[in-house]
Amino acid sequence: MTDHPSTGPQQNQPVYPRATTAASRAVPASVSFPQIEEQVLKHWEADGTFQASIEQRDTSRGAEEFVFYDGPPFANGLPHYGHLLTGYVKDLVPRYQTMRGKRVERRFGWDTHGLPAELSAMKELGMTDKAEIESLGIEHFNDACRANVLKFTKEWEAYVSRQARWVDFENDYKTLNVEFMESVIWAFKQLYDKGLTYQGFRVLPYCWKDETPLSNHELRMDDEVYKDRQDPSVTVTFPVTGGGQLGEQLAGVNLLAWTTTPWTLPTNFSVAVGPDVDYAVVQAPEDGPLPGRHMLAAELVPAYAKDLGFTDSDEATAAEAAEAAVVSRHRGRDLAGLRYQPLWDYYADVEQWGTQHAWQVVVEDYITTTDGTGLVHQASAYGEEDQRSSEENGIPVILSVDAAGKFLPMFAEPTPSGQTPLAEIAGVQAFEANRAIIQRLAADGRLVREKSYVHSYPHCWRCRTPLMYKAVTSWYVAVTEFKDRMVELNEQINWIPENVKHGQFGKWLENARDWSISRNRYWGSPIPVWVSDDPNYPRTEVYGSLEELKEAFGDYPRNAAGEPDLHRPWIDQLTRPNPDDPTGKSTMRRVEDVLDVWFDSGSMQFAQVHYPFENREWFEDHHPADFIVEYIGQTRGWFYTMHILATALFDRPAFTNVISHGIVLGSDGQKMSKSLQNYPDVNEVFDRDGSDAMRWFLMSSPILRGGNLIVTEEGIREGVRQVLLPMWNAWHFFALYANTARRGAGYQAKTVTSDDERLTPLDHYILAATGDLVREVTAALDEFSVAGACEALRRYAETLTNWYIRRSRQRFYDEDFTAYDVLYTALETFTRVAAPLLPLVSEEVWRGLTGGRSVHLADWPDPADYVKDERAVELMELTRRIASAGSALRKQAKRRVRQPLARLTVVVPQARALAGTYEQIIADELNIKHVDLREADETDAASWGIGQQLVVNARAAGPRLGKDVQQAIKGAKSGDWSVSDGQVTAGGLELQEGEYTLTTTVSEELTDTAVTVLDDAGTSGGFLVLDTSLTEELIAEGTARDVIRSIQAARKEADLHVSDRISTTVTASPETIAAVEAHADLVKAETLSSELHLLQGETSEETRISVEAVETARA
RNA sequence: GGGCGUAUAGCUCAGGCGGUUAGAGCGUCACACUGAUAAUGUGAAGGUCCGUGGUUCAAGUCCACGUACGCCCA
Repeated sequence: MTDHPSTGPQQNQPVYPRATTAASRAVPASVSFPQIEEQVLKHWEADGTFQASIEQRDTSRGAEEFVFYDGPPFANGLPHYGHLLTGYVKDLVPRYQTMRGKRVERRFGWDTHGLPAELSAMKELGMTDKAEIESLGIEHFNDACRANVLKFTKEWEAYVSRQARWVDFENDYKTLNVEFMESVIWAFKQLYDKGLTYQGFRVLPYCWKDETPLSNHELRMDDEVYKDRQDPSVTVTFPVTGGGQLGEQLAGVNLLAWTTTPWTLPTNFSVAVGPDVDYAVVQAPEDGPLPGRHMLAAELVPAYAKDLGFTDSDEATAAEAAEAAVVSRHRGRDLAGLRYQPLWDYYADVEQWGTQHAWQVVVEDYITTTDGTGLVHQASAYGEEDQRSSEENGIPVILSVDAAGKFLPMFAEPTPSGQTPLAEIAGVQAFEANRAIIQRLAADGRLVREKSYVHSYPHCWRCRTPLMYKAVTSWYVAVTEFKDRMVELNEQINWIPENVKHGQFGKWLENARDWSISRNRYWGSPIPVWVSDDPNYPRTEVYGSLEELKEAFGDYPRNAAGEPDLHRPWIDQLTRPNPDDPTGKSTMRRVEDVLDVWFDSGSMQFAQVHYPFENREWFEDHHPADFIVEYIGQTRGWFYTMHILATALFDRPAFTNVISHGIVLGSDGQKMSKSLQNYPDVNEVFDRDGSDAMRWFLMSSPILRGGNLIVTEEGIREGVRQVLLPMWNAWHFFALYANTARRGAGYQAKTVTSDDERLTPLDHYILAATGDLVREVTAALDEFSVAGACEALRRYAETLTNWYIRRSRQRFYDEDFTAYDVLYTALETFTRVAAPLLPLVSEEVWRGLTGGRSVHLADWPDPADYVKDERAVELMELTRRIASAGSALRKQAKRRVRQPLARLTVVVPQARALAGTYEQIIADELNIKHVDLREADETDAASWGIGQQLVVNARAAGPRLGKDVQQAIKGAKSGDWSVSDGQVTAGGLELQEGEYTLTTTVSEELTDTAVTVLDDAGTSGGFLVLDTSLTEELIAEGTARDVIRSIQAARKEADLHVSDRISTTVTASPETIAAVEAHADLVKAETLSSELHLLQGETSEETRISVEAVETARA
């Protein structure tokens, strides 16, 4: 070893790094990963590495393609951990496939339409409802939406680039582009032509704030959709007027009906009972609040006793009194057809409202007696069950509120009987009207009970308003028509984790319902349906392309700039006379709705390339995708809508491999929240630990297997410690010695193969381990087991640094170039295999090693190039096991490692095979003068204080011995057992073969000897015996080594270079000086001391060291 | 309100058909090792296996009831 590599202009350039993005050509010992990352990113940009990685895989020259679809994010905010997590996977898999020789094109996509954009724009414009949008004008509003949704694209690009995600932003797709939208309306028309869309008037979850229905899957978007809410629950009376088989008998009885939505009572048109529920009629006290007869579920009578006027008395409780007052009982199914008196007469005009069958008792299976009274109020327009039940019984669906959820003006008008009982609710939002309605009920004597009721209730996933269920006109995709096929096609999809296939996703498909796809909003792809504005001349037209529109309307829809544009309001301006109207007065107008945004994102599979108007061939070759990834919630979102459209349009799946990962949680295990500050800032992590550290942390976690992940700074640091630093340190170590070899001329290493004759067992071991690494990572990534790949890399990094390099240091001092070549080979392979998981740091190290253009342009290592050498691995693992047990022995015997010991006896099954190198490693590692290897089966264990212990196998002996087995166990534990003539007896009981095991154990303490048992696989019956006795020679050598250590510390303290020669002065006690004198050559050699001055001090004096450079490489 | 699931070390979680000394990683502490390493090695402390009752020779494991929390659905 000679000169320091990085000094002076007169020096030759060092051999390593052969290429670097750093300003100076050096491999620093302490490294800033974020800094390296920034340099590599800049280099990639200037070099065009990403493009090259795609283009070098030329399909015309036989490269296969790996098709990746990018799920479009909605970018009206900055990316968070969830986006980064998905982004890392979206990068990692394509990088791996590229190295495997595939061509992987990656286009970025932007989801741009829909309510989130509108809400954001409304907030900016200071608006709260749709009327304000209408008065501003749709054109201006949509301009605001467009600007809003593109506001963060630059920031997104910055984040995505910083996370080292290679994706094409130039050639991206946006759902607002006219090409994309044209493909979307094409899809709608396809569905329409196949009879898979229809218009319906059905009850849907409805956001009265956003004035739009939500689709079923939007209720499942996240955990905050269902939140607890307090609502009033009321019980009201409906006096029976007749009807059904029991009408005469029950006339005058009050049906007690229960509801949690008092605001739907004005549209009460039926009361439902359960067919098998028992109902009781109770005669209430005449002096109570509700004299008369009342009907409710028999088992709920006690619960209502007090409301009905029963009181506790000396004889009986109120509940008992109420039970006693039951006058008759009836099965629910017998109550069908009973008619009752409505609460109010707003809908009494049968001609006008079609209510001839209203106000009757219907029988429904869904009725239970767990809440309320067992009789449930039904409003046909405000519940799915209510609507179905009502339609089956000929009861109309009538709305009492407008699009904003406010009661219609008709409530202020007089009813047919000339009353205005609910005048004050007209124009009031439904939930707000509850109070007034309840007061009216109380005033009219119809209110039995009011209670507040806390239940979990759905809220709008965007604006967090509590939803209402309400009948609305909506377009549907008839998913139920082809859901069986969707279930079949799901079988062709490989899900990670696999349980999602038949679990979360499979179950969802089996219960799929028709998809409500229209939204009564502004910013979205249009529903391309035109209808006649005169119901007397009905006609419906559907258009699936710009050309069809031009043909029908004379021109494309054009925006203010004159460009074809399918957005509102331009598309709404296309009208034409209704051809089916001979009067020529009616006009074809577009239905105002826009499409659910999920229709857009589900369409990306074809719309991103403007299929079928362009790229027909491309599409056929690139559908389905080989791989997509998003979070698990998308089983109800993007995964689902992609699957619907692929099934309906192409009869095949949209993707064949999919990772559905878990959710990233804050450091306290809660959902990440800006206000709680429960997660490390993304940019801080990038700046302090780097993108590769974050990637490693996320990718090595169980989150890709569906579990959730808690983000902590410690977790991120751990990855740095386990993999990034070992990789860098190994590289630095290699470069340091390769550069200083041959007195500074340096040595350029080359790849070795395992048949090289120069290789030592240690070399064979690391090369075999390298081959295993390649095989393991390849297998793991082939099945998308990213965490498995990380685990293999982590273990390998440990082996490489803490075993191979540590045990090979002397060979590097000695310039044994075989070791250089082996380390080069190991590192070069390691960095290639790590490249998808640590793309930035691997790049810097790999280029430094090879001088190549980019590790990401390199081919994935071929496992066949790495010979499998199980023997080399097995023997070295055994050696490591012995070294580890030996360390524990030293600890137990209180003999520090620097203190040499005379002898270690190693008794193991394959002791002979360890002779030579392995033996030497054990001696070095444990600082032992002589290692004595002995075969386990040829050694008398007892003479080393090794005995046997009996363990009763309770599982085998228990069934035979029954209760007695406890006695045998006790005997075995207390030593009350024996073996004679092969018969084992424990606790006085004879045990049979298989009912016990004999294990080796240390049974006897010997002086000057420490013994431990080795009993793993491969070492069974083995043990170690350490001679702990100390001679004066050994103590002296130990002392000398302590002094060496002190001198080394002093060298470091003095900031000397590794190769500096020094003059050393040691002042110490006479014993210490004597010990150093005896080992002067060793001390001088180890510490590069040209001169060694020994000064004898007082007996008790502490050792003092001073060092001074006498020959140095540095100026 | 219904259905499902979970409860084990300070934290995150493993613990096939019940088998007698309940494990891992991280964290904590001690010691050792270190001229590539920001590391590393060895060990220690830390447990009412949610509670109560039951089945059994034997229960963290099976059963019943209860408690707490989570998810899905009305």
